[in-house]
Amino acid sequence: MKKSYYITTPIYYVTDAPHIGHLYTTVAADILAGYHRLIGEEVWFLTGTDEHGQKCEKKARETGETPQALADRVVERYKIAWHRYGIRYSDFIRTTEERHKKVVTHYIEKLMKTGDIYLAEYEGLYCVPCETYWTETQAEGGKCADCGRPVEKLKEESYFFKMSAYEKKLLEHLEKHPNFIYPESRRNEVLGFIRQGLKDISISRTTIQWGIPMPQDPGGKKANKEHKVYVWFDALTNYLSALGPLENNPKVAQYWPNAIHLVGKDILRFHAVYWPTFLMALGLPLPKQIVAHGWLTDSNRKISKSLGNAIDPMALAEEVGVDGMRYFLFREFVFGLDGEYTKEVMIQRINSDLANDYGNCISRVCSMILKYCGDAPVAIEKILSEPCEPRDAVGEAIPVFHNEMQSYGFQKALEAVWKMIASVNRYIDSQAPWALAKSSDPADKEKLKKVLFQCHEALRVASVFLLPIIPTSARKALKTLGASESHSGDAPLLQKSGWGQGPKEIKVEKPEPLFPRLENKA
RNA sequence: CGCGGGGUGGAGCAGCCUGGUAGCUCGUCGGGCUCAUAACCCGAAGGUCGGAGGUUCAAAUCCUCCCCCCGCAACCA
Repeated sequence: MKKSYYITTPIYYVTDAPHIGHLYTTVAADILAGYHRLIGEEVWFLTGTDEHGQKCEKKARETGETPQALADRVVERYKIAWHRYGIRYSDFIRTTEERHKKVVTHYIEKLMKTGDIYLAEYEGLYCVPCETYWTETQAEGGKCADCGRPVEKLKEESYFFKMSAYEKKLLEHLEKHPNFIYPESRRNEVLGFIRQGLKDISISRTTIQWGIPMPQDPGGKKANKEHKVYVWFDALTNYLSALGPLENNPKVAQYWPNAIHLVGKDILRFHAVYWPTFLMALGLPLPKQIVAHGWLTDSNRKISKSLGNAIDPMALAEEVGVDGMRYFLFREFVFGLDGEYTKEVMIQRINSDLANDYGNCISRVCSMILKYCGDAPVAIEKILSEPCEPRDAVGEAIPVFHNEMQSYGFQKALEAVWKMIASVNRYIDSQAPWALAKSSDPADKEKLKKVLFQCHEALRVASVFLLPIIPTSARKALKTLGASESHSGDAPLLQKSGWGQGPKEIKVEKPEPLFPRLENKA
């Protein structure tokens, strides 16, 4: 039976258009999904939008629409952006959809019955104009962390989730499954947090209208009808609600035990603490892994809309290209750590690696093949049976690539691919095909052909490996190389990525620049 | 004593767990080649590895103290 792989992104808040941070996570998920498809696994890739909560309500008031209209409008921008970037998600969930709301309500009802959700009073420091509760540390000096106006102590009726009851069980799970949270540094952070002790958390709000109504507590006290489900409970549930009903659902059985949640480090706690305890209370298995990545920073600050330094993915796609962007994000930064984003470095990286090393190499090899060997198909089986430097380079790079791709080492995986490419550029130089072409010795003619197709083969393999990362360009490269069949079928990385596993006969096309060099206008 | 991450040639990073010629990418300088998207290849310069002590035959790497930067500190997608 085929292995199954379920990857999710967080669902994005619809208060604003997508920015580079959303893009980063979503492309990461797409690369992982693509890679796992290429090694022959069955993949389910979920993304979507979080559309409830106070911020949406507030934003809608500002723009003079209903929250639903706001959501409907902004969700389109996400879909357009993901389409532009070639994101191949299997499903896109919106928390305002019936299928989602039904599941949330069902879970809450279940937890009310078991007593994991109970009615009590929430007391906190409240800023009336901002309609927000703050903690003691947040509201320093009794002032609202947002607007600076004084906060007041307020009590509110609220439903609570008995998170404290699951502290021990969660710790046990983390100890039993050391890979549950990746990377390890984040795992330690979470462990530290849990060891401070878990308190029960408030999971309903009466201060908002725009949310899923709390169902009536069957056994407990009669509650205020105005309660809405806390957005985090609502939002986290999407990972399961999107798969459909729990009972007798083959999709749940197949994918849920293999779930991997990709998240930014800022929302790790909700995924690594809240979500697992909700699931435990519901008697459901936990996801397989929570993977937290770092932030892109601008002068060491998080890039985000609220800081006013957001970068529009659509503009970037125009400027440096979709694949340029996809490549840059995962070659330049260590996944899991913060990375400083600058335009100069981005352009440098794309020009140097994609245009100069990779694109140009395809160009020079295909040009020479056409120029020196003509445009008739060439049988290459025998040529590829011989040892040569590019072949060695490919042999070394393949296991490294797989290893790194399976442990979120995108940067190192790409480095491995570029070692193949570098070996080709070096080999061309050392073998000087142009000199062989001038020779009248028939042995040199044979050698010329051999050298060129050895280079060709290394580039074919490199391109197959690049399919998950830069799908459009890698496909184009394979077409130019006359090996487009290498990317068809279910699992090219297993069946066609080895030396000599491509077509037996090659007819290259006239190369067009794959990645035009970018102007560095500062 | 709240918790965590970080301080390595001009820039960005790896190496630290499992001590032993300080590595990579870009940039700079010099050379080579001409097939290619003025791309490619070779070579060179450039570092007291935040500071001070300690362990050791030997420390960027282990220990102690200190300085600086950045997050988090529960209801913030």
